[in-house]
Amino acid sequence: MKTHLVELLAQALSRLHVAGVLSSDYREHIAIERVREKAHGDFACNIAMRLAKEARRKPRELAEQIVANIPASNRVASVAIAGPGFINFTLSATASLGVVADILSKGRDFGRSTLGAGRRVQVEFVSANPNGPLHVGHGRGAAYGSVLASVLAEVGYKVEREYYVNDAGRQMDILCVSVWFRYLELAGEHVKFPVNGYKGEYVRGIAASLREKHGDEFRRPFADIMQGVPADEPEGDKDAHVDGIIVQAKKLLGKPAYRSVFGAGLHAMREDIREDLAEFGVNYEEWFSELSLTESGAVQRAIERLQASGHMYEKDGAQWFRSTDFGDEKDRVVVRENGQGTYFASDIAYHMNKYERGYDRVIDVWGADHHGYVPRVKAAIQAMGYDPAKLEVMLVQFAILYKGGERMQMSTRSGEFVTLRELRQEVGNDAARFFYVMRKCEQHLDFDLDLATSKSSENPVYYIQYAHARVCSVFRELKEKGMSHDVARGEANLVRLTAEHEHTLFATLARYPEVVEAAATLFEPHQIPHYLRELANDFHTYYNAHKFLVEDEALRDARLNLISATRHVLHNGLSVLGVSAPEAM
RNA sequence: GCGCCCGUAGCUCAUCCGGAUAGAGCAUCGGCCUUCUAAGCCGAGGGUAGCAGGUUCGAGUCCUGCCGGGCGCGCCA
Repeated sequence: MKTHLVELLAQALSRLHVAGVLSSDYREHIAIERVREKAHGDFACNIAMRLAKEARRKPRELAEQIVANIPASNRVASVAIAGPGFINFTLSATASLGVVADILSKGRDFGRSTLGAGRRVQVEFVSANPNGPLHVGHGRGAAYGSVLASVLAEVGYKVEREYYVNDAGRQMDILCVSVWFRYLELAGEHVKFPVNGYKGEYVRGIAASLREKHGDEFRRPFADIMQGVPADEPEGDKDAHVDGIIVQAKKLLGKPAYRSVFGAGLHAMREDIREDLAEFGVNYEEWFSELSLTESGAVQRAIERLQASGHMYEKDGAQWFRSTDFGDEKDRVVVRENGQGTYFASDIAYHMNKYERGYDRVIDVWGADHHGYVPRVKAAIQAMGYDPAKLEVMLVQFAILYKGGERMQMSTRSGEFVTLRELRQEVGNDAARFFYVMRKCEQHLDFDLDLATSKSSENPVYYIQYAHARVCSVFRELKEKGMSHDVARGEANLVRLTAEHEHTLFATLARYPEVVEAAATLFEPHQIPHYLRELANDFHTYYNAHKFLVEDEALRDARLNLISATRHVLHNGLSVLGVSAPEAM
C-alpha cells in the first residue's frame, strides 16, 4: 500500500517538475507513514513541508498543488491537507477490507516477503565459552539472535545460524584442571581447590562421570602436582597459581590423558549448552570450533594475509597488527612472544572464514562488554581486502537480575549465577523468550525475577496467547452451536463491518507486514512483541464490545473472517518469536 | 583520563532511520461476568523526555557541553 501511495505522489511531483514548479521530481524524498490519529486518515506524507523552501511556496500551498496532480486511484477514498502541510490519505473500503482476504489466502505466508531476495546472511550469536552453563545474560543474546534470524528469514533472506565454540585457550585449560581437581577429590586426594578455578556444581558432575568411566586412571598425588607451583591467594598470585597447575597437569598426565580430561569438560559443556538452547527453541545450522581454525591452518593463513597487506610488524618479540591504520585506538598483538596466537588471531581467521564462505551479510551478536573489539575486527577485515560494511556487529546490553529488589551478581567463576535453565523452569520458555525480546538490544534489561516468577498472569505474553486462544474458542463454540462458517459469504459481507473497533482491527492487521519488514531492516525484533500486544488489545476490545456469533449469518461470517485473520496474524507473529500459540488456555 | 551504550509517568519500557495532542504494561483508584473463556474490557489520576545551549517550518529523536548510571580500555577469552 505504501509503495502504491509513493507511486501516486511520484507522478504528481513529476508533473510539477515538468511544469517548472520543482527543479527535480524528488522521488526518493517521498516518505509515507502510518497516521497515529484516526481523524487524519490512514497514511500521511510530509513532502510538501520538506520541499516548501525549494519550491518557494508555503507548505500548504505546495501541498494543494501536489494534491491537484495526484492521479485517481480506486484504493484511495480521499486526500486531505492538514496541519502545517501534511497530505493525508484515507483508504477506500476495498483497499482497507482487502487485507482480510489477503491474510486468509496466504495464511502463514502473510507477513513474509522477498525483500531479502534470497541473499545469504549468517547470524552468529551466543557463542559463550563452553566453560560453564549458560546464564540469564546469555539467554538474552540467544533470544535476540534467534528472533533476528527468524525475522530475516521471514523477509526472504537465506539465513544460517552459527555458534562459535571457544574450545581453545586458557579458560578451557582452567576448566580442565578444575574438573581434574574435583576428580582427584573423588579419588580420595586431599586437594586445595584453586581460587581461580571453576567452583560450580556442574564441574563436580563432569568429574564424577569421568571417574565412573576411567576409574583412577588420572589420579596423581596432590603433593606431586604442587611441585614448583606458585602459591595461590591470599599469599600468592591466583593467576600464576592456576597457570602453574595447568603446566603440571600437562606434564603429569601426559598429552593423551590431558586431552581426555580436557575433552570431557569441553564435550559435557558444549552438549549441555546445545541441549539448553534447543529446549529454548534456539537451534543452529553450525557449531564452529575455534580449535579447528588452528588445525586447518586458517589462523596461519590469516596472519600471512595480514603480513602480505603490509600492516604487520614485530615489537618486543611479538607480532603486531597495525589496526591504528584503520582507526583503532591502538595496535594489537596477533602472535605472542611465546609464538602462540592470541584470541584475536583466531577471530581474524574466523572472520576470514566467514567471508570466504561467501555470505552477502554477516551479523555478529555480541555482549556489550565486547564493544571495544569491533574496530580491530573491522580493521583486520579491511586489511585482508574485504568489505567491512558486510559485517554488522549488534551489541546486546547486559541483563541485570533483580531479586527482592536487589541486584544479583553473576559470576561463572563463583558458581553463584542464575542459569538460563533455571530461569526457563521458573517462567517457562514462552515468557522467557518474550521478555528478552521485548526490549531493543541497546537497552539495558532489568530482569525482575520476583515479577517473572510470581503470578504468571503478569507476563505480557499471556495477554497475546489469550487473544489467540479466545478466537479458537469462538470457533469451537460455533461448532458447538451447530453453526458453520462460510468464508466466501463473509468475504462478500466485509463491507458491513463498519464499527470503530472493526476499522481499527483492519488497520492494525494491515500493518503486520510493515512491522516484520521494519524489524528485519533495523535489526529490531522487539517491534514484533509490541505490535502483537497492540493487535491483541484491539482484538480483546472488539471481543468485549461485539458478539461474533450473531443470528445474522452474513454479518456473523464477516466477523468470523475478521477474527480468523486476526488469529492468523497472532499465530504468525508468535511463531516468528518462537512462542507457542495455544488453542485453549 | 579516553571510548561505546543508556537517561521518557511511582516502577519497567514504546514512540515506525525529524512530524500533528509523547503512548502502553505494572502499581493506585472507580466501574463491567445470566450473554462467544474476566489470563479480558471501560474509565480516572500521574510528564519541564537528566540539565543547558544549537540546527530546523518542526526535536524525546540530529549536533555540542555538562550531570548521572552501565560497560570497556591485557602478549585473558
